[in-house]
Order: sequence, then C-alpha cells, then structure tokens
Amino acid sequence: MTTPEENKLIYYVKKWVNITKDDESAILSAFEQASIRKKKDLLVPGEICKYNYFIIKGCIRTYYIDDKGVEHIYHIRFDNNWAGDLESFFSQKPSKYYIEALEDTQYIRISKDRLDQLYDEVPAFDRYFRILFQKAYVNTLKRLNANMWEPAIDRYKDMLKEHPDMFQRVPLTYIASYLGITPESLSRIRKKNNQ
Amino acid sequence: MTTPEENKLIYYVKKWVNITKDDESAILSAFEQASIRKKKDLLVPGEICKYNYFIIKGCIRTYYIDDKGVEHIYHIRFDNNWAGDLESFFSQKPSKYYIEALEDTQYIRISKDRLDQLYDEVPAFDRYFRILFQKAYVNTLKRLNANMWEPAIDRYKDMLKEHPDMFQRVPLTYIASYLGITPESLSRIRKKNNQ
DNA sequence: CGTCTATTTGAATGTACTCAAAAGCGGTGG
DNA sequence: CCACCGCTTTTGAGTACATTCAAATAGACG
Repeated sequence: MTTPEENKLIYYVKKWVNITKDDESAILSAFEQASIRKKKDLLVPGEICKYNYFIIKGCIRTYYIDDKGVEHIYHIRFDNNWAGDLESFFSQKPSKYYIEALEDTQYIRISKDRLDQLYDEVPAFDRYFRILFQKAYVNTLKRLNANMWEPAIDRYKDMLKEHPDMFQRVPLTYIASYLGITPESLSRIRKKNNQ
Repeated sequence: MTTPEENKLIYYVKKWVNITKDDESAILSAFEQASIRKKKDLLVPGEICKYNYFIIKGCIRTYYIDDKGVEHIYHIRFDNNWAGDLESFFSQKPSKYYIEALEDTQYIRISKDRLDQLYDEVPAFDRYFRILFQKAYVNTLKRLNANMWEPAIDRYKDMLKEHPDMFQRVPLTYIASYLGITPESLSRIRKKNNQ
C-alpha cells in the first residue's frame, strides 16, 4: 500500500495498474521535481513542449490566443492531474499553447525520451497511460456533447456540482472560457441561477 | 511487411508498434469476424457494449436520443477505424447509445475479457491502444475547441476538406448532427458557401 | 408511379454575442 | 488607515447566428 503522502504519482498509478517495487523506483527516477510561481508560464507558443507534467499541488491552465487576440482555455487542472501539450510533446513540434500556473505550483515532470524509455522498462506504464487517455477521451467526448447540445446554464450547473472547488480557486473569466462562453454571459447566467 | 490486403488490423497495428509473429497470431485469434446490414444496430441503449469493433469495410455511427427525442451523433466511422461505446465496454455497464451501421459493414470484434487477456499476452497491444487513445483524445479536444469557438461555416468547410468522402456516403442530416447544428442550418450554410 | 425520407426555404424566436460603461474588489504605497 | 490603481465582474443596449416550427420541394426506392 502506497499512501498519497509517500508519493502521489505512485499512489495514483497504483490505482489503475499493478507495479513491482522495481517498477516504482524506475518510475520515480524518471521524473524531476520542480515548482513554478503563480502567473508564470511552463510553455509559450512556438516552443516545443519538452515535458509532460504531473501536478503535485497547485493549478495550471492550458490556453491559446486566437487571431482576434481572444484567449480560449482548453483545460484547467489541479493537484494530482497531468498537464502539458500532448500534441507538441509527442510530435516534438512547436506548440500553439500557453501553459500557465494559476497558483504557485509544485510539479514533477518527465521528458519525451525518458518517458519512451520508461514505457519500455515498465510496460505497466504503457497500460497506465492507456487507461488514462481512454478516460480522458471519453470525458472529452462528453464535454463536447454537452457543449453542442446543452444550454450554457446547464453546463454551468454541472460544473458547479462536479467542480465546486474551481469557483474557489479560479477567476470566473477563465471558467467562462472553459465553458465556451464569454465572461458577460457567465455573469448573466449566474445572476439568473441565483433568483 | 504486412499489407492491408493480408490483414487490415495487423497492418494498422504495425503502423504504431512493433510486434512479433507470435503477437500477430495471438492478436488474430482474439478477434471474431462478422458483418451487419445497413440500418441494423450493433448496440441499443440499455445493453452492455460487449465488444469493441474494428471496421474492415463499411460505415458506423454512434448516437443517442435526448429527452426531447432528438438524435445526437457522437461520431461516424469508416473503414479501418474502431467503433464501440468505450464507456460501457470498459465498465460493462448498460450503454446510453445506439451503434448503427450506415452501410452494409464488415467488421471484426473483440470482447472485454478477451481484450484484457490480450493486453497481458501482448504488451505491445497496450501500447497500441495507448497511442490510439492519445490521438483520439487530442482530436476530440480539437473538435471541442472548434465547436466552442469557430462559426459553423468554418467547421463545415473543414469537414469538407478533411473528410470529403463523408458527403458521398452519409446523409446531410447526420453530418449536421456531427457538426453540432440542425439540418436546416447546414442547408443554409451550404447555400451560402456555394454563392 | 407513389410513398417515404431527405433537403430546402420561410418566418418568427431566442440565446449568446459585441461593445461600452459602471461597479466591485484587492493590493500597494503614501 | 485610506486613497488610488488595476483587474474582475456586472449591467445595459443593440446585434447576429442558429434555432424552432411549418411547409414546400427534391430524391431514392420499391
């Protein structure tokens, strides 16, 4: 039994796959620990996303800026989640995104080469990510569906129910963007919802 | 070298991972071949999605019907793609979706148990699906983003460019649903686009 | 040829948008 | 401790895009 206090990553990996003690040390030695201050960027457009990040504690958003200069948020991630631009990370081509800390954030990171090595060393890690991506894919399909066919107010209510913490930790402007609406619309929706 | 003519699944697996001859036969023996007629269902709501499907030739759509009785299409898949309700398949709980053949379709399928076995027997298959889900996840994020922030006409044009075949093989009503708009709106967009 | 379904067109409606401005809130420095 | 500044959130007015509902037209298939 690994507790989150000992090592968060190992704890969460073990939720999904069985690994040996050797696997554990192989995994642990493949990651580096680091931290970043609020409002600082882990990645800016044009750079290659050299690392995949696992957030130990903090908050990170991934967004891009469109032709008109408007920000659009892909996702907002908290403790015990992965962050990074997968597309750039796996292709090792320049990213289109900003990855920014919304709070002072502690994380661990792994480079592409090191991760590929780890996949070979520890096949269970392949499986771990297979399961993770599978879940991420299903969740994103659901989010897509909600965005297509549910009115914004329902999406807001769902978010309030599923991620009440967000509203404590993230400015409403960002939540609006994540929900696919403007800050003004979110404000009006909230007003309507409180009456 | 495996050509698509010999075995399509093996050909596409080899595009992403290295497998031995033994792996090949293990994979092949895990799948059953079958076919289904146009307009028939592989899955209806309430049923557990017992299989994951790889389409050899044909076309399959996944959709659900909302409270108001309106159909919403999650995806439309052609030859050499996977289909199935992943959520139900992996949890083995009842599905909310219809999976329907839009053409006479040949496919191979694998059950959950057999696939879990295969993951143990052939670790490369874990990796194959890791890569597949990873790509599916990134693609779905892009589709989500387009739906949130791009006008319907741009999404239509993109689809016309990326999947011109769709328009040959799939009724416009379904394409509209896939794009997240009503058939009426798609009709008007097409009219505007041709002027 | 007739029937059923898919597509188009029309008119009215609604939801979320843009642009502009006011109000609220938090932190900093005098 | 208060005043000021910058940023977030709210409010208002006008607009646009896609929707709903209804009906007409076009196409596919037996």
